[in-house]
Amino acid sequence: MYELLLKEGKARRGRFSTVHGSFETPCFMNVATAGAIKGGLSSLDLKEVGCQVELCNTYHLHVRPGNRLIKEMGGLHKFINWDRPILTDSGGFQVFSLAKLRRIKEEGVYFNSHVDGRKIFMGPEESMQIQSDLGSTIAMAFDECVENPASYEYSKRSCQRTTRWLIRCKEEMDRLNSRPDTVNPHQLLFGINQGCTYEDLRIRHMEEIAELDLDGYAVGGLAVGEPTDVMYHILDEVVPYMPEHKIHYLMGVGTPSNIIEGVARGIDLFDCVMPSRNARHATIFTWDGIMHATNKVYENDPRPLDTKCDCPTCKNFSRSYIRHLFKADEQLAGRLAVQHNLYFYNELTRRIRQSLDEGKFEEFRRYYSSRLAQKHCDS
RNA sequence: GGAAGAGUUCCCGAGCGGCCAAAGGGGGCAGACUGUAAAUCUGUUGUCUCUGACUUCGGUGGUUCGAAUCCACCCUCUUCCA
Repeated sequence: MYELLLKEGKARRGRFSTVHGSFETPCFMNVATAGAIKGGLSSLDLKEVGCQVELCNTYHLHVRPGNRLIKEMGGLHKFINWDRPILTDSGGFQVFSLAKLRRIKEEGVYFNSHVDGRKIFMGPEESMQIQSDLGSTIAMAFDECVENPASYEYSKRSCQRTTRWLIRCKEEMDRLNSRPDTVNPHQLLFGINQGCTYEDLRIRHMEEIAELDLDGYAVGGLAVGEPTDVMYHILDEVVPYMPEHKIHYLMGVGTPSNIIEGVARGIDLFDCVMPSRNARHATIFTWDGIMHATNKVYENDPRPLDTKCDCPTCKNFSRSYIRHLFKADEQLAGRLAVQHNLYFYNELTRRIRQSLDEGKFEEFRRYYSSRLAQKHCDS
């Protein structure tokens, strides 16, 4: 359950308690799609990097190794050796990102597996069943993440279907949670707001799903190609309709400044592949902006990636060495970079919380929001 | 000593009379990445007074309106025969 501790403007400082322990918000979830952080971090590394919550993916774990297997192995927490909260995404985003391999119907979505091409059907009940087998702390509702741009008419029909799917998700989750052999009988369910970039659809949809009294509410379908100011505008419009005493999750976002701006608009929870993916591609987030670790200027630079960072990578290795590792295609390059970027994101949200606790969030936002988006500069 | 083959832009390697500043890799440089089909993808990579000009395909000379491509000689390398 979500406890709202304090507010500064629209920004919220809170705590979310679960059977797997609590986490402090605003919070960034570290993305481990297939049960591992890409780049080679284990759950042990994640603790070192300050991760509070992991995010795993229903569709991907269903395709491989299979939810049945994970249940047989004692559930996802045991399988990946992580005793803190896990949120599982429902597979709804894959409806969007695997668009060429699927067909959407009222009952659910027919996929072709991206691994071996075999036919897969996933609807609200299937998604809940899989997530129940995984036994994650928080299950996400099965939604359709509408692409951008999308027509008003399509977005409206899709939204209505997502609402019908949500009702089915809730009924199925209640049923699964009361079964005697369930992995986690206290599994929580978050609903997802859609509506593309249409304010009225967003608001109406939010009002509809708010009535269902779910464990948390997410805004989905943003940061899928629309300009950043459009995303901020939608948040300005829709967040006021999210239940005040439920956690507010902005799915798939984003850059460090997106996170600061999201918090400023009342978001509590984020997740994004950006820190891990970009790290593997040598883009490093630092307190002085964004740097490309492979750039020639770092060839003989003995300093750490981020001179203001205490992560294991920055405490032990130089830019020169890490650039070399990237150039030499050493796997360690990605691992060290991911370790840093995740530490940075977790530290970013920790400092946001601290600034809220001290009543200085606006000051923090003014200083960092644009600074973190700039190209790296040593100052 | 003789025979055959090869020398191409940073590297490997195509081209074998004009459409060639020269394919394709690699390397270099730069960029993108937002609920991860991504350790991926994109751009760029002779010089300049840059919608054009100049220099370049081992060297020198030649044939031709025109040569990296044809000819002669020379240099270097590889393989084979003595």
